[in-house]
Amino acid sequence: MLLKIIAREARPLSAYELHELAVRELASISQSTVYRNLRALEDAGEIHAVPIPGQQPRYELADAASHHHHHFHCSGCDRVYDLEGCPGGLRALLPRGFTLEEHTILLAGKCSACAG
Amino acid sequence: MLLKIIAREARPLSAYELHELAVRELASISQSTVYRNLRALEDAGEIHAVPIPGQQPRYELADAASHHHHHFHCSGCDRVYDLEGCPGGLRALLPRGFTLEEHTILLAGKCSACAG
DNA sequence: TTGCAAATGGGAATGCGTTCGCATATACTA
DNA sequence: TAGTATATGCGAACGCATTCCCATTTGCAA
Repeated sequence: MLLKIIAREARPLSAYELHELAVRELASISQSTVYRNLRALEDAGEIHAVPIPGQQPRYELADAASHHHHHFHCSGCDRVYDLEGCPGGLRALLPRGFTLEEHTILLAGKCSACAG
Repeated sequence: MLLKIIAREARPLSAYELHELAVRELASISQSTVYRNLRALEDAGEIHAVPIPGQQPRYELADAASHHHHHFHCSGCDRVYDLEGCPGGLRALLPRGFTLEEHTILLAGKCSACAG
C-alpha cells in the first residue's frame, strides 16, 4: 500500500505524508506501521530516502531513483517534486585535488499550484 | 572568538567543530556558550547557517555568504568546504508554472587531504 | 475451527542536537 | 573597592523524529 501511494503521488513523500495518505485508505493504520514498513522497504531496496536539508527525508521508489534526477522543494506547500535533467559541468567547481563522488541539486520556490 | 575561528578555518563549521576548536583556545569553554553565542551571532546577522542534508548545520560568516556559492561535503573527514562558481541553467529544469526562488548545490566526495 | 507465525496499534522509550535554569564568575562603572 | 549587569559552566530538560515493547489481530495452513 505504501508503494502504491508513493507511485500514485509521483513525488517523494515523507513518513508523515505517507501516514496521512495511508490513513485515508485504512483509518486505523499507525505511525509505527508506516515507519516499520518504510524501513523494511528501504532494506529490501524497493524505496530510497531523499535527504532534504533541515527537513525529514522523503521516500521515492527505487526505480524512480535509478535514473539520475534532482528535486524541487515548494516553499508554499512543503512538497518535494522530481525534476528531470541535470545542468552538468559541476566538476569544474571542484578545487584542485578534490574528487567528486556524487552531487545533489535542490531547487526551491513555488510549485505551479502555490505560484498561481 | 567564534568569528575568528570561522574566519581562520575558512570553511563552514558545525557547532561541534566550533566547540572543539574553541576549547583549544580556552579550555574551559562549554557547549552552552558556543550555542548561545552562535545563536546571538546568527540573530545579529553576523553568521549564517548552512543546512546539510542529514547533518547538523554548519555556520559561515555572513559576508562570506553574501556572495553566491555552493558547498562540498567530504565523505572522508566530514568537513564542508566552500566552492566558487555556479553552473547556471537551472531554470531550465523547472516544470511549467514553477517559480524559482533559490537553489542549493552540494557536491560530495573526497577533499584533497582525504583523496591523496 | 485450531494453531501458529507474522503484522499491527498504541504508547512509552530512545537518541541526539539544542536550549534552559541557576548558581558562580567576570566585566564595567562610579 | 563596591555594586550591578552580563556572560559562563554545568547538568538537567526539551523537542521531535524515529524505534521499541508487547498485548492483541490478522492471515494462512491443516
